[in-house]
Amino acid sequence: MFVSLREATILHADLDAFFASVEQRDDPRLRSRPVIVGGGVVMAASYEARAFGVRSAMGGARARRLCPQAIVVQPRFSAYVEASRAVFEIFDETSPIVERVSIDEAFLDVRGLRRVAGSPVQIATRLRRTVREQVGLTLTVGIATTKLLAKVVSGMAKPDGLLLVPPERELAFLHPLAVRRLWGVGAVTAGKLQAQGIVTVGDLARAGEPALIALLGRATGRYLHGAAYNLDVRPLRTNRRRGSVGSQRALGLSPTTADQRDTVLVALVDRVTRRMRAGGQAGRTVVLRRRFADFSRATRSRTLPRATASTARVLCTARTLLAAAEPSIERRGLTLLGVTVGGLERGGPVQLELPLDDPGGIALDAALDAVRDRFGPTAITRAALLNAEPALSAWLQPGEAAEDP
DNA sequence: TCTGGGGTCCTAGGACCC
DNA sequence: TCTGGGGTCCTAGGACCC
Repeated sequence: MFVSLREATILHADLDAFFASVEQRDDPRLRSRPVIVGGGVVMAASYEARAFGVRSAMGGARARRLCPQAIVVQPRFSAYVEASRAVFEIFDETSPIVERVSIDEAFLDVRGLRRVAGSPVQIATRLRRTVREQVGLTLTVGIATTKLLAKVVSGMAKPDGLLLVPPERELAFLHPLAVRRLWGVGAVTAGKLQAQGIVTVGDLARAGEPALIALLGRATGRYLHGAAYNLDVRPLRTNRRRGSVGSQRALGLSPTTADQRDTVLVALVDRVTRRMRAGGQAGRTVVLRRRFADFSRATRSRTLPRATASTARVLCTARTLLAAAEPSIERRGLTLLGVTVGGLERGGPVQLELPLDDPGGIALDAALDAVRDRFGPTAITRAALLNAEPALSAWLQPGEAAEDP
């Protein structure tokens, strides 16, 4: 008897039309009607609206032309975050191996759970039912041997579907599909491939790796060649942490004054550094994003000598970058401003090294400044530090010693 | 068709060090 | 005095995802 070593145990779980579904769940008047979330740009469209050709990321004006009877609602992010949290709780109860992909989708590996929880299809069936009953949302699940294929499969099974592709039928399933179905193939890559006569995944498989590398670059070429044969050995990444925190704001087409731009910049930096401090994170690279009237984009960045979450320090850097960008703003017209802080570090324990001989406590004050930079102005006081460890170095937990400001 | 806001990863050149 | 290779970090841009 032949036993396949490969077993389809990777689930890709994806909430259907997530933002729009939450709106329909919370407002009975929206049910079974075309719903568009977001006015300027479609952030999500219910399946009733999609039937008219409305898609996410589409301009609002075009969407309303396609579907004039659609109900347009403003996004309620706190409701989406709450719904997402509830669904991920169910994911975590379903399998110990969960990779969060975004607010509304995740991979679950159910390998080894057969005896306690049943087959992958049984597990997925239960998962879909639990999410529907407890959170009131429909979930689509694709099951395959790899993340890559599970994601493609869930895309084919939407909405409210469940589909498993067994190992022996993978390539038969994959090869007739359009390359655009593969995760990582966008409009640009699809265009380059089509120019070479590569339209389906099967075409991709026949093209050969060297040709794909020459066309698309080393990483994408290798990845797509492997993808065409469902060679995807990437394990699920649990406990992913963010590498950057950013905020941006569209300014509209009318020109802005330097004062107005500075006001926006202050608000952006404040939001970003607040979120960093709330997450106990500090970052080193400050990125200023701009978008211009012709929709082109540019970034300017500066890497600091050490990580910070200080509003004042990030703002100072951001202002320097913005000042340097003034000529391009004059020339091209600014329509969006953004600030991102990257190079994020965990806000774990901080080691302070202090010299034994520190007249006037100069080195000590510098060390305290560094801690406040990372964790906020109330993270530590001089008295608390000296109480904790009067010797050469001290280990400090952020927020632990924040009694007196 | 005239485009929001949040991210990730890859590429490529230059500076700098050994 | 001229020459080499390898590695890391920084910056800017681009493609892609939801």
